Amino acid sequence: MPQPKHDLASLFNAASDLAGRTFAELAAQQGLRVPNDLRRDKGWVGQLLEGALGASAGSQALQDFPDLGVELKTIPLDANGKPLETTFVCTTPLIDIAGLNWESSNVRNKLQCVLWIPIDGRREIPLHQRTVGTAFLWQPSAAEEAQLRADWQEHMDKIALGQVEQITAHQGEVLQLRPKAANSRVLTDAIGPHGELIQTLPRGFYLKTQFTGQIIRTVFNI
DNA sequence: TCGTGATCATTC
DNA sequence: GAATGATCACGA
Repeated sequence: MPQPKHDLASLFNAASDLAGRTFAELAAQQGLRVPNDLRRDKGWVGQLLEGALGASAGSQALQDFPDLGVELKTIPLDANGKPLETTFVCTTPLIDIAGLNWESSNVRNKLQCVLWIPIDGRREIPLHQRTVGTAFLWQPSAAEEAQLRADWQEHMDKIALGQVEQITAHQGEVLQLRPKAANSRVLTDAIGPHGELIQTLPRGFYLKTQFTGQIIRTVFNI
């Protein structure tokens, strides 16, 4: 285990030092074995980096480094530096949402300061050979936050109106709503069309790849 | 069961 | 090829 990070600079330095390291190296340091692929270990790389940097929040609904107000996100890139996957932000509240607003939302809290760590997502490269990229800190610009806020508000309005089952991943410019569950049979409470309680699939907020791709391009001057 | 870490795999 | 809806693992 690394030293707990007490300030942003040492966290960022530690993350920067991971650039170029292979997943095999980082796994060995933590006594982990590298799976052959990610089919049954989808979160493995994310947890590998959490371990390497001493993230503490576990599965709580908190930022990864609550003391620093920093969220850690790995983002898999292809050979051209484009994101291969959307980025999960947090689960979506579906009930007791009357008083929620953007300022106090979990989405805003998580995205206020993100330590992005690009990783090699190319499936044709054996997992143990893939490497960590150059970490960077990001805070949404005013324009980016406005986009996030507008999408969040639109989704939450539909949920409040009992229209959660009408929301598809096509909606939202930068922030989409998609299932987030063990499988499609999982159910949770939500508001129905007439204000009653219904059972529906749990949802999560995800950043679209176009949005994260733009962040990557800006940071690396591509 | 929920929230965390996400990617898979089929469809578009 | 990109994107959506489905899925996998684990800890509390």
